[in-house]
Amino acid sequence: MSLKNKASIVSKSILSKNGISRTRFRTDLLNLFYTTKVSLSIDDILKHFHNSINKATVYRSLESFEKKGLIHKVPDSNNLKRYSLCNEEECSESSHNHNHGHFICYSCNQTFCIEDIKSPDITCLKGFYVKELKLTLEGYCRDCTKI
Amino acid sequence: MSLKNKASIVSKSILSKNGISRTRFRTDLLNLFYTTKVSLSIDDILKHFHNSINKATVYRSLESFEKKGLIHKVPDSNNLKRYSLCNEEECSESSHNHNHGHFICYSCNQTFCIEDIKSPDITCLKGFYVKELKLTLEGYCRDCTKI
DNA sequence: TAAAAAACGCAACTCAATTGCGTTTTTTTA
DNA sequence: TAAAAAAACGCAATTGAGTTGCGTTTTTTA
Repeated sequence: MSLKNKASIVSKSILSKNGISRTRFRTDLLNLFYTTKVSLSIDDILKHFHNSINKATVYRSLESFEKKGLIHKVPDSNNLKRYSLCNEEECSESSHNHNHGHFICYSCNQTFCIEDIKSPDITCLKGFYVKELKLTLEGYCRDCTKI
Repeated sequence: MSLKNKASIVSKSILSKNGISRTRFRTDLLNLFYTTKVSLSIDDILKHFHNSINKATVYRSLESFEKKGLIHKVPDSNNLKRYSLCNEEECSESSHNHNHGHFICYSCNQTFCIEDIKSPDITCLKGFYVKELKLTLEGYCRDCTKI
């Protein structure tokens, strides 16, 4: 059995486990996340499927994945939406933990999740109750600084 | 002379100093920033002027203020644009320094600039060249936790 | 104070994202 | 496993923040 088929079976079981209808497209889309391992924009996804899928369908699929804690939104440098796979240990339908940082590369426009970043010192915020922390770094990623 | 008139004269001289046309509206708008001292959304501004000003005019005025280093964009929790006065020591037409954090209150929807926050430890980003750092905290501000 | 430059209002436009609705596919259940 | 119920789909229209073109008005310059 090809690797692609194996990945497809994994995706199917994940969809079933999360109560998401196992349509051809949703299987392929989840598959795409598992195989590319990078964040995807709506355009990335539409292009990958050669514009054979309606964008409303894409948005609705992403929404259902997000609700189940499979993926999460990451920003790009223009504040457009991108999506990344969730860290399985941290996320589920009932609880998301995305207080990690994101690094956006000016050159390749890829968004990287920075998991092991330390929270900044927020002792100056006496009286403020911080519930969420969003950290975005922008610059040039490892690959793009090499060129 | 009333306080309001004094503030208006200050705003006028700031506009002149920065080569921005001293129209009635621009004077009043800069005044609004200096008197309210909080961040303003487009809607806040339109409402304050009872919708007597066209939104294109508002956007263009804000753009000119921003170019001169008088104000800067701050995010709200939905990533819509808000504007805040710049810290005079840090900003001018030639150089902006907005690598400070923002705190957005879920309750009053106000955005606070957090000037004295320490940069997080980004030693884990070996090989990444960080040019900009955006930090946004969300939760409940001092006033809203009291209620 | 006349000419040039900038700002203004209005309406049309852009573009990501969303929604309504009739049709098709998937899931449920009898 | 076939019919009923639920979910997903495609299409087209819509939303809403933000932008742009252009003719008119106001401000600045000389």
